[in-house]
Amino acid sequence: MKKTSLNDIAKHLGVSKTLVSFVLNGKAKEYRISEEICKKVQDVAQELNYHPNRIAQGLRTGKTKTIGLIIADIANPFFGKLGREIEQEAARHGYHVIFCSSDENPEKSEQQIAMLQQSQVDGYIISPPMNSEDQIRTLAKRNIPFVLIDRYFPEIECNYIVVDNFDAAYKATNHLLALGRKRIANITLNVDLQNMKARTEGYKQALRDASIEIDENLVKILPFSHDNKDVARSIKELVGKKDNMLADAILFSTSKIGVMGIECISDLGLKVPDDVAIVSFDNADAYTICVSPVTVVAQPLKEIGKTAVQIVLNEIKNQKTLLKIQKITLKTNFIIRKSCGS
Amino acid sequence: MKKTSLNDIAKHLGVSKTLVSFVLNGKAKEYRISEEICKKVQDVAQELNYHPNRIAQGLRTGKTKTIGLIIADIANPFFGKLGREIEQEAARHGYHVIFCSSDENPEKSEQQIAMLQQSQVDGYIISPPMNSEDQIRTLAKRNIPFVLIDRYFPEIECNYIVVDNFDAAYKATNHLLALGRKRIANITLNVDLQNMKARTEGYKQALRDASIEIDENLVKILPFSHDNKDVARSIKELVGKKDNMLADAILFSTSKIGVMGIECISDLGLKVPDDVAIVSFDNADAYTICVSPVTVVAQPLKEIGKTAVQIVLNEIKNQKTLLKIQKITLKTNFIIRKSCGS
DNA sequence: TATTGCTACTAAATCGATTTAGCTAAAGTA
DNA sequence: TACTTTAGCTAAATCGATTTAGTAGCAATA
Repeated sequence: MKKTSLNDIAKHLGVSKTLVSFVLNGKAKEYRISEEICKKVQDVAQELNYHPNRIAQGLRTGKTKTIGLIIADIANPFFGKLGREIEQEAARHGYHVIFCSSDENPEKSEQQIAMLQQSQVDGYIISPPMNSEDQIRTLAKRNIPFVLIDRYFPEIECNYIVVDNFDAAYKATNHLLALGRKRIANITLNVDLQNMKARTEGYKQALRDASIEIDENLVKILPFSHDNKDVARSIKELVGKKDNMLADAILFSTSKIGVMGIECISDLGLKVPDDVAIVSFDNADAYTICVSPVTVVAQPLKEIGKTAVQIVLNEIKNQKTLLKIQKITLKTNFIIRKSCGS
Repeated sequence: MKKTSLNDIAKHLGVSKTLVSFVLNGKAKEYRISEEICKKVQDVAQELNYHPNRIAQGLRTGKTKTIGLIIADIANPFFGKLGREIEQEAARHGYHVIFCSSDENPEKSEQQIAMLQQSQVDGYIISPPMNSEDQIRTLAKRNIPFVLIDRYFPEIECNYIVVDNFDAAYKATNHLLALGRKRIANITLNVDLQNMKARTEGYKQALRDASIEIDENLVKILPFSHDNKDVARSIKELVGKKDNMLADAILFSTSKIGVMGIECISDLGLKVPDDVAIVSFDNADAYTICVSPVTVVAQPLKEIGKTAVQIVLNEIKNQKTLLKIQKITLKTNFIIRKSCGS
């Protein structure tokens, strides 16, 4: 049982496929197709269970109604939730989403972009890894519809939608300061990523504004590998000596290291918030049920995802016209729980 | 700057595009293309940065090198991790994955299958929601390559790859019994899903084998909506009365309800495992850092994802031949932590 | 010399849509 | 009557690949 094509309908009725195409695309009036034939075509289409072949449409029109999504890792709940929003909004507009996890690896993302290009996706939503500036610049130069999410490159003029990481970290750090913490540490990922950098900068600025000297020993920069041992070492260095703890609070720049970190802290037999106060970026599920529910910087994932899709779709629709570049910075939502004491 | 096509290369060299196609598809020898021309074609292809248009290939060959993935919710870390494995294995074979979240809603999954069909995906990996039997049967009848994951329908003959949920729940319940728990509860989702049903069956069988009468008040079946209030009510009913607790242990059938449940338990001021012991399906991140790290039934996600992809790709490659139906049941991995005491 | 066989290629059909240009018959107008 | 207009439809090109069925030219064979 092969699929029904336009031609099948045309033959079935003894009319041209042009006519059938016109009718099924709602252009009957425009092309003065008689009501009678119009009705017949629609009936037969239904009867033969006709559904247009998107691949053929794609070849002819150059639009596949598919967008490519490149994120670090779909298994990471932060990106999972974001991906979900993107998928949902895309579906609302009849678009499909191809998911690619780059593992923060620029070679991978480059290859993924190349593959997606071969698949003729109409546009891209990208959370660009470090050292992928050239890839992004190339997309921009070729006038390919895309939008960056989560991070951006300040030196590249393009659409992006991020959160005010500096502000969020600044406020989070101030929250800790206000509760009397003096030796606040920051555990973060490779700081060459703009969003991570901004978080650490916000943290430092809050300390400066409180006239606290910045101690680089309190800033731990971990590799992307997310190796438990790296986190454990950092935690041990910061709070390992019970009688002489370097830090009395920790700001985690991502929930993935935060979750690992809290596990390490608990392994050391330390209590949150008594021994160490904690604030983390991203509102992970784990944070609501851990020993001391964690105060977090939550991102407006729904809005990020939805807006990202809208920006790309808009770019796709108006690819010829030069649209105004959209640089969107959203505010985060600070959720206070018990991990900082009170 | 338009993309380079086969024709562009052909014109550039004054040869036919047939020849170019042969060369670039490695069929030069087969069709006796001279070494000299062969080299030239390759050079020009490189020079013009040629990449085949997959859409055109797809139209001609009927293969899009894309598979459709339908799961309940990509934002759920269980499916996120599974999706990641699937994406990875698919990419290894040059395939793209379109992600669709069905929200356990059969109308949605039906629509998603329809859309994916229009997009001419080569095959499907599906975690089928309740009441989607007809959709699956239709796929099977039409000889469309697909494999079910996470759940299956016993009455439908088709490929699937699941875990031994009965055995896992049986062992988990036995673990609780062995530690002296008598009144073990089970909180699960709508039991019409085969995997959920098997979990509850395994739980009941373990009780029976221990000569413990099954108390249906200890089995709480929640709707899919995952409303916090439903979980809270169940928890309250089970362990709400401090002096007269119905249950002394809870087996959670999914990590999503488990995480919510633990939060409720902690809100009630109860201690795990002293007041209630806990075992949960699925190894959520949260479980390693919560007050009392949770003993879990972990699923072999890597194997499930990888095998699923291999089965579909195999079906795709041999679509004409009638392959043996693969019904795969994997064993789970029981990870003992602190939530059951000792 | 005619036939066959081989090498090295090409023309054209095809997949399933969209879209431009154009055609025929009837009606309206001068 | 002759010309224009309009309604209602169709042929054919096109997108970019793959693939079948050839063909031209030359050497080898009978």
